Amino acid sequence: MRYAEDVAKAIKQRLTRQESRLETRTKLLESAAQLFARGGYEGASVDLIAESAGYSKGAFYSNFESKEAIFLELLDIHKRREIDALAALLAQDIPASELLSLIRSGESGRGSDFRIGLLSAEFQLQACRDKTFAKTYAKLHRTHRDTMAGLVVKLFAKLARTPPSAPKDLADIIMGLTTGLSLQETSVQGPLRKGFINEAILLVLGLDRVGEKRA
Amino acid sequence: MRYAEDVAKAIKQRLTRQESRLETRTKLLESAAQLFARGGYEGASVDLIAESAGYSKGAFYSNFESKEAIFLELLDIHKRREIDALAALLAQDIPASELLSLIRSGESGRGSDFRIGLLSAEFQLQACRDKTFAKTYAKLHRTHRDTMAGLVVKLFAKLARTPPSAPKDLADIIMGLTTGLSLQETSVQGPLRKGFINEAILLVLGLDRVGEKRA
Amino acid sequence: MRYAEDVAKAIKQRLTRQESRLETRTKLLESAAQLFARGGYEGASVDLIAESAGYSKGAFYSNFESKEAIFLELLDIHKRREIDALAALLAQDIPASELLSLIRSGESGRGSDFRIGLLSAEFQLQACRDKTFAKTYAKLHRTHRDTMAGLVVKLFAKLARTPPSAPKDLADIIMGLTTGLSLQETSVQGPLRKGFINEAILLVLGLDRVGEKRA
Amino acid sequence: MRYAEDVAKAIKQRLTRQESRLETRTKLLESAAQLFARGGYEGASVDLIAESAGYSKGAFYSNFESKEAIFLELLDIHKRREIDALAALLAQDIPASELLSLIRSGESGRGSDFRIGLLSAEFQLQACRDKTFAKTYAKLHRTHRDTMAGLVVKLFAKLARTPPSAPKDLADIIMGLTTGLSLQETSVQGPLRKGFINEAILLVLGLDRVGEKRA
DNA sequence: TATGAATGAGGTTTCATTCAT
DNA sequence: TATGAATGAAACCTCATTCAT
Repeated sequence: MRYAEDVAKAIKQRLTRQESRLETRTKLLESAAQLFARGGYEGASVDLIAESAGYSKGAFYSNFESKEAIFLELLDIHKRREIDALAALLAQDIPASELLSLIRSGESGRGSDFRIGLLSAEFQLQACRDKTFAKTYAKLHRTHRDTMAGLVVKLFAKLARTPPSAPKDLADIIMGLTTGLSLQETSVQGPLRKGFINEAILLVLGLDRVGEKRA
Repeated sequence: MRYAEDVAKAIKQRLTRQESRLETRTKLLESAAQLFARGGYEGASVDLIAESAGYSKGAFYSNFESKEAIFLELLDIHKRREIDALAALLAQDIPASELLSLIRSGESGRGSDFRIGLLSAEFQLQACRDKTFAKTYAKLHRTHRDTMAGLVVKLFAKLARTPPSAPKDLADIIMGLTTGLSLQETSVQGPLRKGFINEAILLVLGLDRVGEKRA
Repeated sequence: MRYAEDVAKAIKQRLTRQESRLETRTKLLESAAQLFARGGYEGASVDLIAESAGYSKGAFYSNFESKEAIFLELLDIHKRREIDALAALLAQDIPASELLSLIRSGESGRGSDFRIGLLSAEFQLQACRDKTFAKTYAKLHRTHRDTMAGLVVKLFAKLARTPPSAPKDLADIIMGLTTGLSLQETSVQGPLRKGFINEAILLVLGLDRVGEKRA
Repeated sequence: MRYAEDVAKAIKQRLTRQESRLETRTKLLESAAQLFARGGYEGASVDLIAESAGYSKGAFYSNFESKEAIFLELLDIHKRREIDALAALLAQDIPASELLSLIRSGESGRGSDFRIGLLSAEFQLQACRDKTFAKTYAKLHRTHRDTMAGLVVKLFAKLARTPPSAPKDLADIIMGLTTGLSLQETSVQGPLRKGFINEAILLVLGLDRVGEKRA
């Protein structure tokens, strides 16, 4: 019994520790995402990240090896999140019309409280400058692009149409468009309407009139 | 005679000075453009800009008020340059087919020895962060967008076709696409073919098959 | 019975605890000695010491009050060890010739797996800087020096010779020479032969030719 | 005349600049020497060095590439100074007796307002840990040692005596002794008399009684 | 106008130490 | 007793900017 108690306590303790550490990590990651998106890689200091997460600089370095590390981890998390969302969409058996409206109203690069489009641009900008970065980014980008291409193929199959260009190219274009327009959205801050990016994507795919015809 | 000589000399000197000042400014701007494109706003130090232009820090501050100032001036120059090019295109009476091939082979954001796409992204990223910046940028962007929209209208008129969306939106999309794909091109460094950006633009406009049909 | 058992268990446990504590202390001290010798006082972090001993930082602070404390304790241990060795030599009734050869082949500051010479220099350097340190060090040094002086007297008595200088001075010189040459040995890493330090000591004592004459 | 004036002014200006820069460098070097000697390599912060020289951190980095750089430069300067002093001694044609008294009263590692012995120990300690350091140090040490060995040879030739060991070994011993005893002198702070180090050197060389006999 | 020495705020990172578990 | 997450001071270094020359 005593032993059992000890074990239970130990497990509980370890869990609490793990949990608390995880919470710290999560908070730091969230702060970092926001600050990177707002001020860029150079614009967000470790000090600021830690402070805005409610911790000290030391806590940051106890959880991440370096500023670059948290940036890279953020990249990983957000790209993975996008990929997963797309994969989930692919996995379901959704009718074409619903797919279209999902896209039209979708979260393509917006929706979180920080602008993922900005982060993406920031990532790519860093990748232009840092070899390590570029490698990681390129790999992730390719995975993402391929998943996206798969979705494009599936979408056109359901619509019984032919894609206007190679699916991989279309995927690249969609991603570039998303980044580029997100950048515009935040910097020009004005005429860009909600849903504009999604409409632009449908335009590229030549699907901008598809929903309307039936309506 | 002496007086006349002195005056002549003074004038000459002043001209020479002005010229030399202009040369210094030009060289500094060029260096700055290259370095900002390569390393981002934070990546290019005033020292480096000055040195790589063949001057000292002092020369830099004799010609520009601050680092931000040269960045803003660069923004102005490059956006103006693009606008002028488009305006020139609009002014001429070019037949539709030629316009298309001009676009297809055009300089849309590439061709200079520094990547203007990167600079553009950098500009927009800064604009997200700095109010002064954002204002200047937004104004310039709007002018640029309108000129571009005019070109789109003219193009479709010549082709006797209807634009697939509002010309201003199309202009925004073209610009966003250019920035986004430029970013991809340099960071993913791989499958992006030369001319890909231009093809993407034609795709958005629904003009990707126009040239082919006749060929 | 139960009570007796419990007491026995408690005692055993206490012993075990004491033993385990001692083991922890010992391991930490050993790690610290190695790391201080390798990287200096500043070069060895508490984290590293603990980790390389197979414990955590917490264990370190459970056993030592501070980093300075373990350094001081190390100083104490090593100086005491040397002194004990010398005292043992003095206590025995060793013939002169044997004493000489013992010195010639001896462990004067080398032989342990970490360089005690380096540690010694490190100790003295710290002593120059820290008053607490300096006091402890000076006291220990004096004890050591006196013991060494005693050995010198005994040695010369056995050899029926007169020391070339005051025994305490000779002791100081021997100790300084040991430290200085150890430092050279590790930093210049070259021509310094094994046994060189011991030969140098005999040279100072004017005993360098003593063994040879008889051979 | 005008031209000549300008040139004169330019030269004067340049000299003033150079002079002022040199003065800064010198002051920084002096501060660094003192602080390194007092607190060791790690004990002297760049901030402290700069401040105690009356400058800002920035001034330090405008004059030295890094903390390591100034340390290495200090090493170079002081070793060179010692070597030069010895070389000067060698160059002159000084009678043996005078040489001896020069050594006895000499500046062997002391005399400057900072303890060169401590600096030397600090250098060697760093050299044990840093490869770059070790290389530079080893080279300098060898030069120094050889010069010292030359002096030893010359000295014994003048005295018509035979060195008690290989001159290079004697040189190593002299240098080690100097470092080791300097360390003792400052850390034990007490019984070490002025001139003790020099006497010890003469003892090693077997010349401790040479002056006395004649007296 | 141009130089470059100097400033000083601020950046990333390390680490001795504390303390809840 | 031992753990290790967190602290926060302090280190090295960078860089936009100023100013005497």
